[in-house]
Amino acid sequence: MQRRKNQNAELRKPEILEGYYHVLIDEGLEGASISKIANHLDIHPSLILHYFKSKDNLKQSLIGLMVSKFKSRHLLKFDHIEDLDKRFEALIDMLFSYEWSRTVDPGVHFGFYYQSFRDDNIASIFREMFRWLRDHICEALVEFHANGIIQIKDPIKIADYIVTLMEGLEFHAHFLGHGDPFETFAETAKQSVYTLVKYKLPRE
Amino acid sequence: MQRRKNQNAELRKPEILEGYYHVLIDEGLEGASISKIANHLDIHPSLILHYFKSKDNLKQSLIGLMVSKFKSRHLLKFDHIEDLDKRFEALIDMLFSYEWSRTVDPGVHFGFYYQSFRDDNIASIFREMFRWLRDHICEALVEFHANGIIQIKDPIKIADYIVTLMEGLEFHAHFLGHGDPFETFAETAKQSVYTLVKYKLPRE
DNA sequence: CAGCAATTATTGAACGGTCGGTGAATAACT
DNA sequence: AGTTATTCACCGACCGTTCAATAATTGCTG
Repeated sequence: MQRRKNQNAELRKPEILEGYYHVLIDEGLEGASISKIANHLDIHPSLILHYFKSKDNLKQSLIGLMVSKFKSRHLLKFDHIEDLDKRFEALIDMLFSYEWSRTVDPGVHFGFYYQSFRDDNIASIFREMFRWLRDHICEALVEFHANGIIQIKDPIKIADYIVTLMEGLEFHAHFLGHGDPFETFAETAKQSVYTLVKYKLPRE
Repeated sequence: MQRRKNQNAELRKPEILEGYYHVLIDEGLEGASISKIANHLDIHPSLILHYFKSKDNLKQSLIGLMVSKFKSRHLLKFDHIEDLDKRFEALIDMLFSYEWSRTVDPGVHFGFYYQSFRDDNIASIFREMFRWLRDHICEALVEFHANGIIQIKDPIKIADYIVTLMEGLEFHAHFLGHGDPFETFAETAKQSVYTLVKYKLPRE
């Protein structure tokens, strides 16, 4: 039995959170107990409570981490694309892409959404996150509109619509996917957005 | 202390399921234990296990009940409306209505959706349910199309889209609602459907 | 740089509580 | 009398949590 090296909080805390995340994928919110997390990480259960004072705190910390990762994503930055048409398409493509939808395991994010129904703190964190995304899209839409790429009346409504459809994509993949790849339905979703903002896809 | 009357399985089982449902709303999937359900119904915990052999069976039973209620809803029958335009609008109005969205408590249905990520049985039940709805809508679309009310190419895709948007509505209400009534965003969703099927709303 | 104290990381043992579940006892109905 | 409804008394397992013991690391001091 090899003696375990000591690590400091800076290293341990993220390690535990990642362990929690993985146990969450396998066992779900109900099954992800402290001892299971400890077992998965091959450490003592008490160590988890040493760093995170309580189970609830652990949960909140993971949510915080996920949200901050979500926000710090560079995936929505397309300033490097000169052609505005192409830039707009790149944005839409990303929002309805498989890659984007899998920045977080869908089971885990679904679980936390569910938590938000009975935990006001979690609810407000997610509300804030989605509004952040909505506003980000909204700003982009206004700019594209100003440059004549698209035509919209109410940018907030459109941004709301896009975020909603983006989330719906996850739902569709899980419950209505016919074995078709993710992209099949994503195409339909994108078309509907293009129609809504009166964007003519320049077929090449 | 008044002595409790005996009831038979036919009465008790639904009673327990309803109790489970209510505890589920208050406590969530993790908190809805057998003893809490028993307490809520003012009966002995063992009685629940007498009727439903296990906790898992209880859960599956409630899901089965919810799905069957969902399917037996008369809410989607609009044959009595003669005018086909009005009938089409009535269908769309219903699908994006508050009433329809609240046939089941959103927290509860969200919880079961979450379960479906780790329980293949539950997953297939919900997949089947949503495909049933999708097909129902699909058939309606084909008929409206045949009668020249709408114009569509791929009815299944459109039906998929409508179901997805309908579910997205729930998401939107929970995470992006600005205090506006449910109907505000529902209107946007409906408009997008109308556009997609080339339906001109006859403004009166 | 040595040595020792303070701090931190990690383990260990034990807690009260609740969980789902069992099997037998009792009460009520048929 | 036999079946069914209901309660009762337990069970082992696991839950999150606490607090003390021990091992490693850090930091101060002379």
